[in-house]
Amino acid sequence: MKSVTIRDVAKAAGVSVATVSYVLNNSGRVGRPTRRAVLSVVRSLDYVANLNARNLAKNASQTLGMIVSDIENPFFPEVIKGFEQRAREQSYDVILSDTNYDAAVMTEATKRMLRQRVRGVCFVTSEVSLLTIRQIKARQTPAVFLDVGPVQQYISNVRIDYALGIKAVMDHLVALGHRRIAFVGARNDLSSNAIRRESYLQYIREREMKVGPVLEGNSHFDGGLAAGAQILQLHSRPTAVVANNDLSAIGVIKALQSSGLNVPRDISVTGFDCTQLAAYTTPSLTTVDLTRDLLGRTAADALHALFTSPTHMGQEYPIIPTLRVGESTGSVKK
Amino acid sequence: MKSVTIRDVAKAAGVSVATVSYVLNNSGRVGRPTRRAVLSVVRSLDYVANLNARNLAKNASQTLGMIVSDIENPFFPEVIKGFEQRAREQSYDVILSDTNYDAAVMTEATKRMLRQRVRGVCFVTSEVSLLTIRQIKARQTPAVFLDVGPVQQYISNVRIDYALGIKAVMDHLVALGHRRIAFVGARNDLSSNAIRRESYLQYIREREMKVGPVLEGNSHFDGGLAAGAQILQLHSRPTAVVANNDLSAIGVIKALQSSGLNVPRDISVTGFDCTQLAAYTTPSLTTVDLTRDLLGRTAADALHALFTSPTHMGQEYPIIPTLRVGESTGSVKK
DNA sequence: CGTGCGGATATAAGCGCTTTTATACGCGAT
DNA sequence: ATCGCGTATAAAAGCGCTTATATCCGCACG
Repeated sequence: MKSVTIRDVAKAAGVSVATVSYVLNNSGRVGRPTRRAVLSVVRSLDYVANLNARNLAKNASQTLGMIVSDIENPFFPEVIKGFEQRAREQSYDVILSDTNYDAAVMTEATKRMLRQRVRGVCFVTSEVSLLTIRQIKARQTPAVFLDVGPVQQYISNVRIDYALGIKAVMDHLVALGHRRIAFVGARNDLSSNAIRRESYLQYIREREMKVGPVLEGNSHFDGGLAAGAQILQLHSRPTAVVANNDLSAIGVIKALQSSGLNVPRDISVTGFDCTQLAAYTTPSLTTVDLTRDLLGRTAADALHALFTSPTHMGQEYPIIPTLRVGESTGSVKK
Repeated sequence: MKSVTIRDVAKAAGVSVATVSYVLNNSGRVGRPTRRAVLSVVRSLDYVANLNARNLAKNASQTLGMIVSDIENPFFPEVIKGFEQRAREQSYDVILSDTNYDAAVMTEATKRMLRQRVRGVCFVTSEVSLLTIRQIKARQTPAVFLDVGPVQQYISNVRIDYALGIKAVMDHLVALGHRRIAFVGARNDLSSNAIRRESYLQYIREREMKVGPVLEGNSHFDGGLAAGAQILQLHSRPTAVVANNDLSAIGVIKALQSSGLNVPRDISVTGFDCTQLAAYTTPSLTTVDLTRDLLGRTAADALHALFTSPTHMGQEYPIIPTLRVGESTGSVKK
């Protein structure tokens, strides 16, 4: 484990460590011949800079932290990729942590990031606690949150306009002639689910439509399955079901199909999030694209903006979702 | 961004920095009263240790690197989680990087890990290059690879027994009466796909069965779709299709279904990998569980073993897959 | 021929921690 | 009282880098 240090490089190149450092940091101070000599030694010695030392000396890192709830949930990977790519484009490194929806784990993860002295952190989780915010603010580490939390100094926010997404789905269904539209959501849950449900209710109210049954669907496949089973029991069945996410929708569809119903002929179902799953199912899903990739990129940009702004004041970044029409919705049966 | 340092803590607690450091590192050298006093100051000052400084001083980190091909591919997240969990249990941190199947990105990612002075790296990718191995060996950083590459000093290997997985699927199908079994794979591709195909062929040969058509399926949904379309064209259609992964299988099924065939009544289809998708589709997939979670955990253990072994000699860790029977396979039609 | 100047390189002082080594102190044995 | 010893704490030397400052050198100029 004997490391090649900058000193070894300096010695081999017959220059001082300062010169090597200047070369490595592209300060224009070093003359071309020296520069080339140094670089060639760096290569021949397989020198790998020690980031710990560099960050310590600079008292600054080029690393961004990202904390997500659950990389197994198909919502996250694309966000992560967008973030990572954009970060790389701005030549930041990214370190990632997964909280497993657990606030304690989240606190730990945040602490790790702070110990690492990341330049900033992006939280794509709903289990954000006040403690987390306190930690962040105490160290004045810039942060970006998704959906939740306030905008303030050092803290920006990327906010998805869920209401618009729900509206798009509802408009689509109404245009297809649906009037009795059920909703499958997750009850006293994460804020974004609350917003979806609320948006649905509001849409109904504004148009003085009848509120289709609102069912409990926990945002997972099994929740959808259960909700689907409930729908089958209803004596006056809705002609369409709006699920709060793709997984729920797939569960609902599966339940309906296994009792012989055809989607969308007998009943239309919509998802939300536009995960990969949406394309793979039969029928493919009509869903709402949250442009997760863009979301990740925006978050990275937001962080960068926070670093470079003189006041370090946060901002809000709205994300506008779009409807993706698939095979799971159709005209209401006559 | 003014940091609270160990010196501030020492001053506030009226002790020396050495004492604070001893407290923080749980060396038993510090007496109880002092210890408590220090800890209380740490808390009240919101002191967060600087890992860069610590790692530099210790010339060792507690961070493991993990490099994967593509977190959007449902194969990876579970592996990552298993790895991360086990790592955490052994009190390592994990930093993750995604190569996007790109060898150049992979090289960069590896370099980043080395710069960070990770304690060890786990590669869950197929685009491993000799260059990567060189980098790793040059710094004598312990590494674990999945499937590919040699076992040697500082390098262990977690190897999935794909042949066994294919055998399980084939046995299952044969038991259901199938004799004409097609294979959908990816041609001159990653080694693991080659192994799957080879295992299929060998199975057929050993039992002197007829080789069902072997189709090109690129391991993605669209590849499966295309392969499915081809199968429909065959004048003597196979009674079962073995796909090299779940995504392919789902594509095949989708293609078959859209031309009115029923799976499994008209034709059985199997996947491979047992991704979440397998449960969500209609019909749910008969597939092979690679126990990805275990795989990740094993990799973390392998790394740990590499650190602690006096010789640092690598080992091979076999992973035994298991068959998961779903709804996509059935008895051959009379 | 001395002077001043600017570009190239070197010196050295940290960055925040760990850890070896030193010091201080109390206490029982001599 | 003296010594030795073990325990608790402090002093100080790095870890590998960056960067402010110093030094050197060649050259145009008066």
